[in-house]
Amino acid sequence: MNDTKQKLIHITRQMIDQHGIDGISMRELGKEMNLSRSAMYRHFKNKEDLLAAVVAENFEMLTSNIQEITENINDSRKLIDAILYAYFDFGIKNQEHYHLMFRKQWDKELYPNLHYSAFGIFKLVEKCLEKAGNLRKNPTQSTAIMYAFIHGLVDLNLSQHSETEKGLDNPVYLIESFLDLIFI
Amino acid sequence: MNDTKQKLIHITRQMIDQHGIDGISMRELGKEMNLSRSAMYRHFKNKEDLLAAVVAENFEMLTSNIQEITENINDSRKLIDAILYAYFDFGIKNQEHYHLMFRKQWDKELYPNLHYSAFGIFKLVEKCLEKAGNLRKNPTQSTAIMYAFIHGLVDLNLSQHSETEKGLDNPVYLIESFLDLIFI
DNA sequence: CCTTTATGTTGACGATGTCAACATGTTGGT
DNA sequence: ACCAACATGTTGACATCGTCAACATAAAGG
Repeated sequence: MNDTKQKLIHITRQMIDQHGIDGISMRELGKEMNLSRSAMYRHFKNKEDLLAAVVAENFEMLTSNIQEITENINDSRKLIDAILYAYFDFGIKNQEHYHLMFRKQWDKELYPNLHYSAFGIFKLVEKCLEKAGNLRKNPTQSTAIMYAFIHGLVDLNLSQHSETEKGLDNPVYLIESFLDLIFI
Repeated sequence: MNDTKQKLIHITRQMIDQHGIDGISMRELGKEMNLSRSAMYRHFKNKEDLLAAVVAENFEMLTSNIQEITENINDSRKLIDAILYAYFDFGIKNQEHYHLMFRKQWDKELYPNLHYSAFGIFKLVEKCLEKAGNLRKNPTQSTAIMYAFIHGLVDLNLSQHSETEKGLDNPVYLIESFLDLIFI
């Protein structure tokens, strides 16, 4: 029943955390589930399909993280600050999952929901910036720049291209600096 | 002799371009080279080692691209503009290679040269910003923010998380906006 | 009661990275 | 000229992997 499917997703999540994206195999997953080699194919079309389900969950988590912040902070600069940090934090704490979310090129036809989710996050942030009156660029542009910046920051930290000498390893400080540029 | 090694790198580069990172196999490479299954292991310890050699070349290419720009443009804003665009352009035109350069976590012990190269690019840009007197943040911070931004921009475009609605699909325009924020 | 559907298992296939054993050619020293 | 070391290549073999087909069984629903 649907129970196994959910458990399958859950165990996969754990395995990704423990062994990384490249460290998981369908067969190992089977063992972990006390199932045979290929029982999973009753619940998911293939490996990619299973991973997509995990990624979908991740996007939901990230979205609700940000949503929650949105509801609890009023000052627009503080709000954006909190969002950016939450985003960064999510990326660092779920690095393998973050890779899976953004590094794999998810087919838009096959997995439109993943793109909706990503777009939802973007829109959420944009809405926040629309309320802020003290931007140096219009909300859409500001959001786009911010999105590129924060994603880049996370990604460089995850790929260890963020040596101290580059000043990229102190995100709190750097996010602050960045906001100084975005806001008037 | 060293000739084969170089050719090996070259063919690998082509195969990556044509079939993507996940589309290359040592065995296929063997065929393409008119060699046996595992002749490559005389020249490279393993697959990762071979890929690292390709990545090293890529870093050199990117570095010399930027170096060249540095030498030919004086106005600091125009210079940075050109560098950012060249960087973006490189990423888009060599997307599979760009992934390989930044998405794979290259072990610092095993491949220190890759990290030196990446650091070199960073320093190159930082030097340019040091000469510019009209920054809103100090050169190191500006460089760090810029690095995150441009890497994020490239990466989002490559992973197709850059729909028109997000305003991320017009890099020339967005880079311009971004520079408006960086410079006074 | 019979038929569909859901869920599981095992056997099999082809692809892949890699190593060990073996062959051959090249080079440099005596 | 001879031999040893080394460079370079080949084939056989192995474990691992994703996936499918064939088969089993149990539940559900008419």
